[in-house]
Parts: sequence; structure tokens; C-alpha cells
Amino acid sequence: MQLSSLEQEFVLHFGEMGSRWGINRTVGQIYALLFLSDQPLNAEQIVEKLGFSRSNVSMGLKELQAWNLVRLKHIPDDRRDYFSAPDDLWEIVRTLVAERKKREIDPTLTKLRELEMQTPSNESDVHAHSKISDLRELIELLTGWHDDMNRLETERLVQLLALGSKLQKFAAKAETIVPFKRAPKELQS
Amino acid sequence: MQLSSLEQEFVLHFGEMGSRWGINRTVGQIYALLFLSDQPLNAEQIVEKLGFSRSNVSMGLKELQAWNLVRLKHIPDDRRDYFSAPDDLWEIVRTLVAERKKREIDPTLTKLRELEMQTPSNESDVHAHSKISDLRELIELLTGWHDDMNRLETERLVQLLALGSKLQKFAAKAETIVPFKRAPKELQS
DNA sequence: AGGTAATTTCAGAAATAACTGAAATGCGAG
DNA sequence: CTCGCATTTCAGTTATTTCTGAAATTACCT
Repeated sequence: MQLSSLEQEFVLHFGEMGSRWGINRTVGQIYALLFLSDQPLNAEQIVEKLGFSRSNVSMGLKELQAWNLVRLKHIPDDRRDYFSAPDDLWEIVRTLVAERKKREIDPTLTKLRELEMQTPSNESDVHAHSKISDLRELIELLTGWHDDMNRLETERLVQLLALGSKLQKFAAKAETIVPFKRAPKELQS
Repeated sequence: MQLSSLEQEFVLHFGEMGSRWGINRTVGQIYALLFLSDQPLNAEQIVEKLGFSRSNVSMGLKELQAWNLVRLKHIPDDRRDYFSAPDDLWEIVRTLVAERKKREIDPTLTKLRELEMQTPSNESDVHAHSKISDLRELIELLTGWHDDMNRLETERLVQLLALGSKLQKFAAKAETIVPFKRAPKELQS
């Protein structure tokens, strides 16, 4: 590892954090390295810097590609593959969110809808049905919101986020102008 | 497992999904069961329904308590512990988000700030520094937004989410009233 | 075609994480 | 304090995931 202590600490930290997510340590470290790096890196360079086996790096890069988190680049007269993280941080965030949604939320939504089709077979199924239905509605609200936000340009999105809860005043106003069919009704404990 | 097929499918699905998160299969299944259940359940009942060992259930419940995802209840003249998931789905979502933030984001923020303190030791550290700084800023924006949203009552929050990107119009307006550093005027429309 | 460098695959090894039963601890009632 | 039940802890086992080196594949060059 010929990394400065700054780089090394960053890389190790994201290795750790990665393993708290579904992502494994190796993949986290590779991504952290690519994120910091000024230029694209090839697999051999990653092996040198991180000390993993060549095949492990290959698998890690494959996984990052499956997540759409890296860009493949080429350098003239060099047939090795070079990889880089997108320069735009927001693009990374968008991709992360979109991919997690695809892997974790969408299949759940499908399953919930499927379960809602089933006829309740007993008393407690009736209750279960209604919980499932509430959950589906909530997820739909959230994913709908995500799709909305995703359509915005980054600048506008940042603007909205920065305003934060200040928006609630406008929301109240908007309600009176363009009344909205209300989404899920909440159960109180 | 004396569960209806509806309940069983739901529980198994969340076991699977749980393992894509940091949460393990057992914990996911226990939570799914509590979520569906009309009444609080004690550990022995969970053992019967899911077929895990008593100690595994105990550990799972402990973990759910550490995540603040379950409520401990008691029934008169019964000294066993009964557990339930909050009835209010939004409370569950808020808890999930808050706990993940606490475990995954906050330590990262601390680490990033710490790394920003270090003096760059070479050329590439200068570049690394600026990437780290960008990342820190972005995370601060997002967590700040999260804190804002968290302060809102559920009804308001749902309202805002339902409006989605429609809010951008109001954001532009808000800009003119309470000008914000970040927002160049060419973004208004 | 043959040669070579880059990358991928994959079976087994190593490392982690999950799960269990048995023993220990906690806790209220008598 | 002792008994009896509920819960937790923990050492050992089992299951899962990650990682490796060797072999296979791909792609490009002459």
C-alpha cells in the first residue's frame, strides 16, 4: 500500500462502512480509492495500492459495474481497462439510491401487491392484509416522491433540500390552490 | 410454523430482504412477524411460529430493541416480556432512518471532518482533500434536510412528499423572499 | 494461424457471521 | 433465602460469504 495516511484512512473507513451495508469491505475500499483518485486506475494499480488478489479486484470491479458506480475508460495504445468514479458526487448519490431502490424496494413492492391479491384465509389474515396494504401505500408514496425528485436537475434539487422544512408553508398554500387527493391515512397508536 | 400462507410469505420475504440490508434473516423475520401481529408476542410464541431456537430469538429481540424498532409490553399477572412493532408505520420509518443515520452517516461525518484537519502530505492529497470536503458538504446538506424533515409532523411530511417536484415552483418563489446563498437567479422559472 | 497480455471464472481455502444447547443469571413470589 | 420460570450469555458448531491461485477465456497484434 503506497498510499498517504490521508488516503489510507479514507479507504479503510469506507471499507468498514461498506461492510455495514450490503457491500463488502473490498468493494468499499476499491470504490473509495477510485473516488479519491485523480485519474482512472487499472486493475493492476488497484492491486498494488490495496494489496488484494487480482481476482478479488476483478470481482469487485465487476460488482461496481453492476451497480453502475464506475465508468470504464480507455487510454490510447493501452488495452487495459481503466476505471473511475463519476466526478459529480450527485450522480453517485442518485445512482446509489436508484440501485438500492431497484434491488430492495421494487421486489418488495411486487411481493406486497401479490400478497394483497390473495384471499384472506382466516381472521388474522384480514388484519395482516390491512397492514400490508398500508405498507404498500407508504412505499408507493416514497418511491413516487423519489421518482419526482430524480427528474429534477441537481441544482434545483439542492435548492429544495436546502430550503428544508421552510417548504411546509408553501405546501399549505399549495394545498389550497391545487387540492391534492390525500395519500395514506395513518393509524394512531 | 403455524402461519397462514399469507403471513408466511410476508415473513419469508422480509427475511430475505433483511439479509440484503445489514440486518440478518432471523431478525427480519421476527420483525415481519411482529409487524403483522395484532397483539404483542412473547419470545416463546415467536419460537413456535418461526422455529428458531430460543436463544436466537432472544438475540434477535435484543437487536431489535437496540434499533428501537420494538416496544416492550407487559400483560397483568404474566411476567414474560411481550413485544410489538409500533402501530404507526411512519414511526417505524423515522426510526429506521434515524438509526441508520446514527450508525452509518454520523461516524463517517466525524471521520471526514477529522481527515480535513490533516495537512496534505503530497500533491495527490490536495486533490483528495477537496473530494473529501465536497463529500462532507453533501452529507451535511442531506443530514440537515433530514433533521428538518424529522421535525415535521407526519401529516405535513406526507403532504410535502405528495407534492413532490411541484414544490420546485414554490422554491423559486421562496428564493425571492428569503434569498439563499446557493441559488443563482437563472434557475428560477 | 500462433503469441501474448488482460481479464474472468471457479473450486477450494480462509474468514465471518449466524445459530444452537447448555449453563448462568435475573427476578418476583412465597 | 429458595424455588421456579424467563431471559441472557457464551463456547462450540454450522452456514455463509469472501478471497485466492490456477486455469480458462477473451481480445488484440503480427
